Amino acid sequence: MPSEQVENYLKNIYKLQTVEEKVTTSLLSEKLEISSASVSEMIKKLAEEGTLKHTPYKGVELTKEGEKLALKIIRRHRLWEMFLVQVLHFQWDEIDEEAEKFEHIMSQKMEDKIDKVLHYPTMDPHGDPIPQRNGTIKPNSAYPLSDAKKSTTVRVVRVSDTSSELLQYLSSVGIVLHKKIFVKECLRFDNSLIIKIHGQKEITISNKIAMNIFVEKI
Amino acid sequence: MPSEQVENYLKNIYKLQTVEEKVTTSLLSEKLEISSASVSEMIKKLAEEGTLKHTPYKGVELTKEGEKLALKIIRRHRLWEMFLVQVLHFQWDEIDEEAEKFEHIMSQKMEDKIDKVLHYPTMDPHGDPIPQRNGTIKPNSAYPLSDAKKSTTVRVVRVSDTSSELLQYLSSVGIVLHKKIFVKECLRFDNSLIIKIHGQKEITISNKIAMNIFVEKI
DNA sequence: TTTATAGTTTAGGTTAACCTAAACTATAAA
DNA sequence: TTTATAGTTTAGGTTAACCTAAACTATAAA
Repeated sequence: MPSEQVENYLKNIYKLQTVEEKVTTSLLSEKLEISSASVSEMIKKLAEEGTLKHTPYKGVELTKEGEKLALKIIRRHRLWEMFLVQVLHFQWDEIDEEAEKFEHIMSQKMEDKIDKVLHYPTMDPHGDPIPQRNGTIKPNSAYPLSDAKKSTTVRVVRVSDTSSELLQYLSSVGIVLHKKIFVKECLRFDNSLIIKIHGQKEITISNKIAMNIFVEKI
Repeated sequence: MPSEQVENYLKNIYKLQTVEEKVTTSLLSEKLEISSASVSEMIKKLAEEGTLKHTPYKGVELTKEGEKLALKIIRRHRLWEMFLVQVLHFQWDEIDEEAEKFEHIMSQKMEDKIDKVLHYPTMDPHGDPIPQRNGTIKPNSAYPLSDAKKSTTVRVVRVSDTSSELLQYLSSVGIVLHKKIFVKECLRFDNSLIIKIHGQKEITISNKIAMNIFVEKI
């Protein structure tokens, strides 16, 4: 049974691997806000335990075993988020922090009960896929709104879940999961987007915000 | 914010105080399964922090502050137990262990949401009173079935929650909360009780089991 | 080919909570 | 009044996860 801290390392390595080509100890250090000396020590320990491989200067890579553990934690995190929203009526910007704690103490029985009560969901409230019990995860084909072409209509399928401020802002302007968005214009100056949200009037959003909204072509 | 371990000390001291006249470091050591040297150290620390007073050889006593913290944990434990049974459909013998973990990481917001979903319950699934948000707790007037007089009828209002084996056994013979029990006979030999459970046939239960079932006169 | 920089590791230290072994001391029973 | 016992504390040690400061080294740009 890995410790809470070990679980956090594995989870973050997994997530970083989907975004960055190299997951170095120093990148991890930055993400986890732990000194690189400490990360280095921990990586050494995890490599000895067989959950990952570290090639210095090339980055770490989870083993089958490590990936399985990481997906377990991510599954618990996302199931719990879904539960917070659907059963306890939390807002979507309040749940990430809560789930950070609960993901580590959920027993298998608990996981199964929640899965059942929610009717075996496949997405969490931000549109992230929930890994299944057998460890499979549906890759998300969505791309950031910032990459959408001018004059196209897209549908919001996922939103970055790490900033509750962002989530609050999106709710306030009416950007929620499954909304249709028409991309009217992209300003050359700073890549701001002028968009029209289905059933509402036009607004302008910054490039940084657009990078955190994931969409699919309709 | 007290650590998980500190919370466990405070909770157990509170519970022991309701049962024993003296809560000594060695009694705590036994309950918590921690060496008395370690308990002694921790008690010293807690006394310095002002959550309890220790008079060597006389036992510890929680301060107002300490009692408040203890009741908070007990409230979270029992609310969570109730939630596990009512919302996630756990059996009453599976919940104590789960709640032991969750009681420490429940935020105020979480506590309030659960309280609301359950419609502000006053009892947990074993019949133990749930402390209210303001820190009041309804004292339980029940007494153990082992003290019930011969030829009286009583009602089960609470059951000791610490052994899941006991709870399973009680379910299997039909002893659940609010059941009426007629005490037919008490065997001199070992204080076994011959009882008739309302709507069922007579059974005999040991004194030890009877001590863990709490009843009220009808 | 050199060298700055990014990435990594080592050395030495801290903290909270635990441990065993041994010494101490108040209380209650003889 | 003595003394066994229950209760307590001290001394010295461990472990996991963290830290800073300093040294080391592969890679990529000059």
